[in-house]
Amino acid sequence: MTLTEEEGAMSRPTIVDVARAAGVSRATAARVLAGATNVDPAMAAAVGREAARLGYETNFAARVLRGGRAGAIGLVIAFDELGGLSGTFFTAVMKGAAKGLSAGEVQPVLLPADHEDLDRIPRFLRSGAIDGAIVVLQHEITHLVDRLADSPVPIAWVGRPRGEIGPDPIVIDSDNYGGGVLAARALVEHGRRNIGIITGPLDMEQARERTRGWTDELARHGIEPGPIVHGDFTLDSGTAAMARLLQRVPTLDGVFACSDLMAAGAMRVLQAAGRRVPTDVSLVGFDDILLAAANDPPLTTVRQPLEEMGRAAADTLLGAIRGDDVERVQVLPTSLVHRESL
Amino acid sequence: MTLTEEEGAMSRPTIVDVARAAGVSRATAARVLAGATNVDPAMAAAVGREAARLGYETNFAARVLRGGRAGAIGLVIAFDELGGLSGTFFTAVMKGAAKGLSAGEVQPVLLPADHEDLDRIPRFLRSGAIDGAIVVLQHEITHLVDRLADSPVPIAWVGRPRGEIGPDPIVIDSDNYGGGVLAARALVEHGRRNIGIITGPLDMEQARERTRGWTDELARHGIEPGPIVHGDFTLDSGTAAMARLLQRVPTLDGVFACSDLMAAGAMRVLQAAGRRVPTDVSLVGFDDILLAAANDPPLTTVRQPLEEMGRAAADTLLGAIRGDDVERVQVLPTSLVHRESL
DNA sequence: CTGAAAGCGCTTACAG
DNA sequence: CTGAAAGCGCTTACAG
Repeated sequence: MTLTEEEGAMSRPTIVDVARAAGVSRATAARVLAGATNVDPAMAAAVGREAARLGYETNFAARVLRGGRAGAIGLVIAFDELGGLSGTFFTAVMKGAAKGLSAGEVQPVLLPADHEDLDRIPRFLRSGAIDGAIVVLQHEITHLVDRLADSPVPIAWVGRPRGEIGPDPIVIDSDNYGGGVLAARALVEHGRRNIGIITGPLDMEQARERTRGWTDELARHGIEPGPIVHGDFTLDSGTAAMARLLQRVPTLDGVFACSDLMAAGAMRVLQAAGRRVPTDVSLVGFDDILLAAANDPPLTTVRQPLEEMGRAAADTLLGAIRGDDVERVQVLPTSLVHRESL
Repeated sequence: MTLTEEEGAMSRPTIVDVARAAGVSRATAARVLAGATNVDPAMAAAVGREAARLGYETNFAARVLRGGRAGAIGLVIAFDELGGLSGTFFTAVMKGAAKGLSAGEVQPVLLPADHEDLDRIPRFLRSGAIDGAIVVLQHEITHLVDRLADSPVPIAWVGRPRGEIGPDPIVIDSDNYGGGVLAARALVEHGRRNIGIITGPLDMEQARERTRGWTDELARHGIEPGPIVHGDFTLDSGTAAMARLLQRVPTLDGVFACSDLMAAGAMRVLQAAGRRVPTDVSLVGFDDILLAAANDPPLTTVRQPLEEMGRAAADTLLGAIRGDDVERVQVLPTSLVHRESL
């Protein structure tokens, strides 16, 4: 037996089948199914009964074609994110977003963005299969930003993209500048003076803002900012960056790593070099992903409310689609989580 | 400006717009766009040019309603999987599947399965938004299996589900029995005699098969199987299970944990109890996820070819949808990866 | 080789 | 309150 035959055998009932079984017109059946109240109760009951009996389910394509909602929202995710241990930043955001969408009776649909076919995601957004999308800015995905600028479907950005993203975008961000300030202040108040920073790629607004907050706060304390090295937020890049930092400033006594993954990588290098954390060198991370608490020693870090950010992105996007008057730009607060690396 | 107005302004061109611009009929435009060759070259060129100029994209809903393919395949994933560090088993399968789907010009669409709304996924499969689904069996998802049995859309299972899943299902599995044999043999040949097993939940075929292979192989060597304790494949459950095992058999010198995560949890308990791995106790895991190599000491483990399994699921599903004659049940080999925990 | 027409399943404006 | 009808955008069997 081929699959095609199987599918044919299971062909789905339409609203016409329901209407016929209930002895009413197609229009009446549609009204009942749409929840209209101005329908004869007996008819309504019959329609409800027959729909349940037949296992009727509204045809997705027909509803969308008619001009309705697809009832699905895309969540764009870097394909590479799928392969490694580093999925935790994205997954926290994802979790919040999925909760918000589920609460709104909307199916969350994750869309892995492929390096090799940059046009697949924009094409999918144009196809009408989803009502909108949430894009979590990650380094691997920056090249997608421009291509999504003229999306026919509304997009909620988590993190503030650089460059053109159309008029009046929905942006959910955290206070990166304030986070940089918190990290610098914590290190300074701990008596650290030879402080370096491992920041992210220059083409990401998050990295620039964190660095700016850190530099400004150091200046306020009359401290010369130490060397700045760059990673790409991954653990391996933190390892490499820490090695460079140590080479340039052997007397280093404090490091601000702009992601927990980079902080974890940095810590390995410090330990391998015989520096004790936090006795010899204090280390502050950023994000507060699960790894931060699981690390040994547990990481002091600047917390971004990732799950809340995902939730806010979902709620704001759904509101905008409904036509509600929503707060299109939201900056959620960051905070310092004290653990043992400082 | 409200969002609705924005959307209206960007309304998409239809095939009628393309046909009119190219000065041909709708039918001819459709033929060109579908890649038909028996069309006047001048007309074909005009259609191609105008479609590109207008940024035409086939309307998803209309194509599906007409009876065509949605061009998307769902990948069902346990919602909880999104939150933690344990995403690696699923993500490896996912990665392979996404590659296979992309190669087949199909959009992979991840569907998080929610505990609280068990009907959302089946409903989505019934809606016609996707052409098929890949379901990776995980403990948190077992309750979904029955509800997906009468899916109108073909499903490829990764892992063999227990219970009813319709006639002639597509099942991509690994040789769990053989993997259990490999683990037992490795421990025995290393001179271990007081061997315990931390297996998975009894309602999962994988756990039963691994245990069966392990028991049979021990019997072949004339060794009485040690105590069997159960976890649910997570790290925390491995911790708890190891504590119980140690309590029951203080002289334990070997452990087979049926997932790398449980092995990692078990190792922590062993080390906390002052047992050195592998000097005092040998430990063999299962899966060969990234964590296995990253663990300290690196984990000797039974490898499942997770990415290949995902790829096979995608290729087989797409073949079945196309109507090809495919190998509907595939069991991929497991192998022992020697590292340092044995 | 090309075009006019039917129909996929749904919802809603319109007529009664 | 209810039903007949139009139309969303597409593809393909049919007629020329």
